[in-house]
Amino acid sequence: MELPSSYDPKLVEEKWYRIWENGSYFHAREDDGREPYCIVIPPPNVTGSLHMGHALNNTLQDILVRWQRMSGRSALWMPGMDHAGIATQNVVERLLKEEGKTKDDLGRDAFIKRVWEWKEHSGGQIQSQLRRLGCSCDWERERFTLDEGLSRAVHTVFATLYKEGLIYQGYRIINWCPRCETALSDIETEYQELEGNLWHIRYPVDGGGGHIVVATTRPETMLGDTGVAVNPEDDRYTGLVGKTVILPLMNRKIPVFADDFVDREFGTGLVKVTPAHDPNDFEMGKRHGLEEINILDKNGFINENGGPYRGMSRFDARKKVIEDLEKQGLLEKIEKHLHSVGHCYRCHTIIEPYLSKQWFVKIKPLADEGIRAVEEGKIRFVPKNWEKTYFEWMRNIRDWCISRQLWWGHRIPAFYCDDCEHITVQVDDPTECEKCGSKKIRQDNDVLDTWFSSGLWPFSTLGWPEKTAALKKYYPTSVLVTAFDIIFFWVARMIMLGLKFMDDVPFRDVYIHALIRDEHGAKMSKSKGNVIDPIIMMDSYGTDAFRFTLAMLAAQGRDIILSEKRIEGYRTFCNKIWNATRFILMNLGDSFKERPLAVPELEVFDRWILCRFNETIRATRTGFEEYKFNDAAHAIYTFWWHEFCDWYIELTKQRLYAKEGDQAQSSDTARQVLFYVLRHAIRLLHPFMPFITEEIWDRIKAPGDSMILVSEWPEPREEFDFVAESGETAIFQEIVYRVRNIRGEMNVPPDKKAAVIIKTGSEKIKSIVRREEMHIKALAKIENISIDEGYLPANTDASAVMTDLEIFIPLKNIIDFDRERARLDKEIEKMRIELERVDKKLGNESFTGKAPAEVIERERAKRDEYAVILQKLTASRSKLC
RNA sequence: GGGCGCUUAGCUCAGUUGGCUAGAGCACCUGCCUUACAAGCAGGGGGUCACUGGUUCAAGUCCAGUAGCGCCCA
Repeated sequence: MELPSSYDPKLVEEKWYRIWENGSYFHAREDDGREPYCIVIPPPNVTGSLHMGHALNNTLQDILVRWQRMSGRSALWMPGMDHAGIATQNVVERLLKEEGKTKDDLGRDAFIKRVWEWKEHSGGQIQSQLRRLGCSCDWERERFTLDEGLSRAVHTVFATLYKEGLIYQGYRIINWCPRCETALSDIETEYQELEGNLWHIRYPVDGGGGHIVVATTRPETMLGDTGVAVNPEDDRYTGLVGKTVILPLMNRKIPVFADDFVDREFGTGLVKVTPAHDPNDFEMGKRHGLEEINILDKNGFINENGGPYRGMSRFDARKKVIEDLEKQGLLEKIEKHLHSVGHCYRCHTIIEPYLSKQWFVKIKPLADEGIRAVEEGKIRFVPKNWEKTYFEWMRNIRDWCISRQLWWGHRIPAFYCDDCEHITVQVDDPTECEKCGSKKIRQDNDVLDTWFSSGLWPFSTLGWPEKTAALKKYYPTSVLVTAFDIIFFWVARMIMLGLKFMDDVPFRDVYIHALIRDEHGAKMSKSKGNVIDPIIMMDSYGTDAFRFTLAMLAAQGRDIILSEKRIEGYRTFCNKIWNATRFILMNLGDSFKERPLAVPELEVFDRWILCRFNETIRATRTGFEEYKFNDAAHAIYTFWWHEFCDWYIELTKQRLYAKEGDQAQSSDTARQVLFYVLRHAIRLLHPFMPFITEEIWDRIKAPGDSMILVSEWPEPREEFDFVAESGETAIFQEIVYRVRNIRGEMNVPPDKKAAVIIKTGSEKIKSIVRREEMHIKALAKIENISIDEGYLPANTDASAVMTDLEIFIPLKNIIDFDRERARLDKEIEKMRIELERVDKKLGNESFTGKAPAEVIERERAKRDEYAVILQKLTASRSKLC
């Protein structure tokens, strides 16, 4: 039954995961009659591999799910992946490029086939990495956003929203990525402050009369200018409105007009207007009936509308335009200018505002419901302050551009009729135009935004639009666990679509956890090279240590700064648990048989540890309930290490090793309590550390027991709330600590067995000391202990003062007077300061007049206590002079 | 420009509704290879809670302002 002297995660992790998964232990059954608990995983990209963010996110979910499963709920953790339109298409296109091909060489169908092949062979690495992390996902239910069922959900939602007028086509400025060749939604554009220039360009006034000067950050777009605008209030230019100017390089006559939108402070107060390449200009163009001239192709090169610049990239065109203007003497000046520029969130290419026809979701009506659900408390954000962010965005939300010019994804189920131009939108692909019956119909070439399908995730994965038993049982799900960066992308959209199609919220709680940064506080990114690879951490320190570290650091409302040191520290905690188990198993003896604990047989320290264990269960449970994982982890850590190992196990040694026959009962009880605490505390820990706990459980479980992951999570037992014994134990611990303190400070070597005299008038303390003499001796490493109420200390005694109690240690030959003086002086000073503070408080009439009686009483008691201690300390000190 | 957040020990962080001598881990110092564990045990040092002012009997905690840092949105 003996364990190796240190814990080796490599020997156990893979084994247990395989047994769990093969035994269907993670599978939730909708017909089990238990109360449901459900979490849907934030689906990782099929292209993704496990990074720290995933590791944290999934560790926390697994902790919740394992805890709920052990607490008797029908716990379903729904796993799956996201097809990640842009990212995946990029990956496969890159592979094709290595073969010297493009997607157009293959054609749409062959390309999509190729992507599926890639997915089968190289995609979804993260799924095995989640297994490595110990995630207890119900893999039998795993879903992918492009699955048949989920696709049907997507079609159903699209068709419904279209018929209700909530999906429409529009011709407007959208964010275009020239590299990915697709439209993006507003939130897929990331803004970065870039240092650029403000170019001041002269536009000659038509019919002579000099020129005006416009300022722009994007001179190349002037090729598409169709007007110049000025603020109507701007009296610098009152005479100018209504005139025309000649657009340089293009020699086009364009009007000067007035519009409120123009900021008089910006540049010269005159702005060039390019309706096809700027959202604000587009709006102004609409108001003033300007022509929209698109000068770019889909790759960001100047098209036929750009005259001599045709074929240049937008960046080359800028250089050439500036060069030409300069040659013509039309460049007035260049100023440095800081401005924010949109970048593609997938490939970081600079976004081009681009005029095109796209599909949109009219979002306001959906958003209103989404706002109400949170306002009414049907959904709770934890921590609560994220609600503000959510409201802020939802209240300023703009229509959602959902079409993407990609091939990989859900193709938009809209069919155009060549004969009557009607658009047929149905759940099932139509064979003819629903209006004129023509067979000449063509499906829209675009696909939907990936987030459109992941927005349905909480119900599409449970079988919707079918009315499945799983959907009935597990929707609404219990909690969504995610980081704040996808509140807009994903959380808000799930809420809106869930409310719309399920008439109920998709989840009750949204727990927003931290972002992980490196040890210098910088965001981890591959380009910075500061990533810590979770797999390497698990290899080096074990999965359990890694998970426990993440839980310990997951305090609410703050980013996590992770350093490897920290993980190393919790590896020692694993080892501590391992060795505590080892100790217990070594000392149970062959004939050990577990039996229920009978209260009368329990000794004071047995009662204390059981009481502490009750408190630990409560603290852990509260931590889980409030998503304060660090509190829960900390409670368990302190209990295991500093209470169970440091004190209780040490205390049992005297009982276990005792030779005398009359200790038999005591020693037997100690064995029972050790085993009881081990059996229960290991289960308390299981949600954090699934592997080591299963391994230990396997060595201690009873014949009829199942695996630990389906065992019962401990409940506090009120009959173990031994408050009085806990108080006595505190006094005992204080005595041991005081003696150790003297030994440590005075440098008394351990082989110098000292004697201790306890001077006290308290019968309670006397009885504790008498009863626990053996334990005090052992833990404080002393030879003899005596109680002497009238003891007159010698001037060679070291001393310590507690409430109602003084401790003396005669150190005739070993005392170092200087040390002892210094030690006492330090104590005296500390006590003097405290006494002064309390005195001052009690002397303040407004305090005694206004503070609650209870607080005042506490202060008075403190005062009396401090005064006595100070007086005794001073007496001891004066003896040493 | 609008919004949110942070600043507590050398480092990384806890600190509920204001009320024990402000805590933990790591690091550091001292002494110990004590038959579970040196990945260990015992002891110790270390903080003007960013700054200024206010509310209060009482402020790390509440309010206002200042400085620094970070994030989101336009």
